[in-house]
Amino acid sequence: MRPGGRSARIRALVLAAVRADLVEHGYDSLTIDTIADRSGVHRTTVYRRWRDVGGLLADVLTEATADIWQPPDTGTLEGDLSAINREIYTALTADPPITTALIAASFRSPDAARALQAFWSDRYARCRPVVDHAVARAEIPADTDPHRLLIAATAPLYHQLVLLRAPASPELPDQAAHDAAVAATAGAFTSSSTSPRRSA
Amino acid sequence: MRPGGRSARIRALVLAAVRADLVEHGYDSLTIDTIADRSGVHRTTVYRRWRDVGGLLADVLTEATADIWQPPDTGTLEGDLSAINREIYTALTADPPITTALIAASFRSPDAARALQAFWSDRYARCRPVVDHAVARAEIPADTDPHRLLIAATAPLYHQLVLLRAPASPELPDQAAHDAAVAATAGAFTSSSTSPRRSA
DNA sequence: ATCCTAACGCTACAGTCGTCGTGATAGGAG
DNA sequence: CTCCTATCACGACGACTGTAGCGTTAGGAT
Repeated sequence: MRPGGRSARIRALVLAAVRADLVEHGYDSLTIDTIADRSGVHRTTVYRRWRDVGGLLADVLTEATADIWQPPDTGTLEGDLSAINREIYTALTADPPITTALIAASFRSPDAARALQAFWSDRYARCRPVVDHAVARAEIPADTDPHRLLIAATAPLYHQLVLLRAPASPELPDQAAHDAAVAATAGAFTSSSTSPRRSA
Repeated sequence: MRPGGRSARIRALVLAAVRADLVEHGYDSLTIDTIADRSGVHRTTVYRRWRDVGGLLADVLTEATADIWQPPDTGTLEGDLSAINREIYTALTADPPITTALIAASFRSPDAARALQAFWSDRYARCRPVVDHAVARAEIPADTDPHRLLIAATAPLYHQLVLLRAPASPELPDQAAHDAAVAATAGAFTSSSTSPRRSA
């Protein structure tokens, strides 16, 4: 019943319908009813298994996410961060906007929120070697906080494209990567450099 | 009819109902019907004037936003950025979460999206003197891009609290401010320091 | 004081969402 | 091969959305 049986077939049908509808009509028209009609699976079945549109997108993400992903290794911190940011930039400006759709859905669907959280958590963890290599090359201090550096490098991209809805400009990824690399080189993300400060 | 008349009274009634319902039941249960019942204003009237929930939240924001807002002036760049970030942190962790609700709504309502965009655009523009003062004090290079610096300082907050949904930790604002200030001091956000780089 | 018009109230409607109870069926276990 | 159960199909339901038409009213203008 589980692996090769009816359930698996239904799931494949539904997820295929989601992807197909996503490329044709985008995220806004993505409704449970549409997917049910398109896949030939009944409404209530889709509701029972996926709860809402967010659940559907979450399942599409987890299915599409290759967990073989490896961070870049260009030889310099800035190069690595640039490569990461270009990948994010591509995902956020892609068509169909699956990532953006999932982000939008995450505000209404706990399933989508969890899937996104898990995805990002995994990716940031996998990027940690980028920082380690930079430390090994003595580009940045040894006590640099990897997570904080990676957040600083990538956050401007998300902020500009997702929240501020700024027009996509191709130099954005490299700029953010450069700025974060300079900051790290100057010793910004070290635990020692932030706690003693307690200005008014 | 306009300023002190019926329209203004209706608007006050509805917006008060929105705020009240927001503090009691949060964003999820915020529906047009609820607001109509609560305010005593008819459904169709609410739909006509505000279109959807996003329109309501947008109006609440514009009404609540004092356009007398001034950026901090603590005497140092890091101090100013910290003050700004603490304000953002407070807004994003506030209860009721009006800002978060508006961000969520902005993905479904053009009105909410526009209101947010206008709000942020205004705030970032008003923060520009912070960077100018830092330049005047010779803390950072004169060709520092103000917008880029401000984005870098504030983006990690939004990213962590809104998208990554990380647990709120009070040192976040100061950390991000510190890191951005160090980056700016090291000459990160200058136009000259990013264009020549074109590494593999 | 009287008109005039913008704004509101009301009813009705079609569409979507999400859930529930009931019956049918596929496919694994014995 | 037969049973047993998880899963699906079906129909119906209440709630919310968003719109349209039409009557009503408040309040500014002359």
